[in-house]
Amino acid sequence: MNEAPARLRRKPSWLINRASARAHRLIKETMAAAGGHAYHFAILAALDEFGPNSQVQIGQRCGIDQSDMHTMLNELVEQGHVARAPDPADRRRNLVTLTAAGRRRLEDLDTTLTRVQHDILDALSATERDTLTGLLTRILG
Amino acid sequence: MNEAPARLRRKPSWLINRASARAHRLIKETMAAAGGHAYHFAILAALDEFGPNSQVQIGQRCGIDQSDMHTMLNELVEQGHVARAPDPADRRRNLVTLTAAGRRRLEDLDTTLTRVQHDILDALSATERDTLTGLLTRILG
DNA sequence: CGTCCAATCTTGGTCGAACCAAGAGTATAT
DNA sequence: ATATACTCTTGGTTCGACCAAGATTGGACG
Repeated sequence: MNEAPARLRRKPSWLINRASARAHRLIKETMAAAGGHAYHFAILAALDEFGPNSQVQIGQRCGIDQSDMHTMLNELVEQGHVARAPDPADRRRNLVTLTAAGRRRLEDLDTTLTRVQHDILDALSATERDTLTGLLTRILG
Repeated sequence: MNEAPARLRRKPSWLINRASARAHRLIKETMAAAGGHAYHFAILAALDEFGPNSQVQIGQRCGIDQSDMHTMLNELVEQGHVARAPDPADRRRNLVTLTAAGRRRLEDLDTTLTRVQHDILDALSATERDTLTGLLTRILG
């Protein structure tokens, strides 16, 4: 691609969108090659950190819509990485729990995705990566 | 939304995607309210900075696909902000030129979008905004 | 108890951005 | 002259994000 107009290059929103598109594409390809989906990692991480939970609550943690959650859980159950069973304490809910295979899967995906971060942030030093992470965290706060 | 899992919060790609989603939503709403599209600004800016040009070349500048370019130009022509005429020097091409109204429109959109940047980066100081812009520019380089 | 409202899951959509492919017309090289 | 390359147009597909309605269950309150 040729150089973009200066007015555009100076807009943070444009830079963020471009960076997001590039990162998203890389992550998507990587996860597809691993037989998964970016959302899988988020869900497994939430279960690992917060314990068994209902579908909506996992969704709220990760910013995933209920209906998309449903699809993703179908896949994760299919792969044996999570178990989904009616919550005996509240039978409206499904209690989603991490299986042993799911915990291993989480670690695998974590190392894979951490590696991808390095590719994305290739041009930055370790300190700069921390700075970027900090700034992004703050604008999301 | 509840707090996201730490493993997720630490991934720059996740932060970038979230920030992009938020920014993109804001921009989209703002441009829709102004009767436009985010791409309109990019196209007008490219014409202003690089002069009349063919559709593919504008697209390469701004990272817009040919077919999307076609749609966007239909809208901009309709609004009277650009003119599209066959290039006499190469009749495969359409020469797209900025009209006087288009130049005014560009300035309007620029001030509007600059204001939106402030909303997006509300939590950051001016120096930090420059830092963020610089880091993002480098990872895109 | 019965009634009404709220929460959850499931299902089946919509919408927009990004991308891809084929065809028609035009230019260029050999 | 012919083959190749370029441009625009048209008509798609894919995917993430989002929305809505129905069925089931829980809880509140008369």
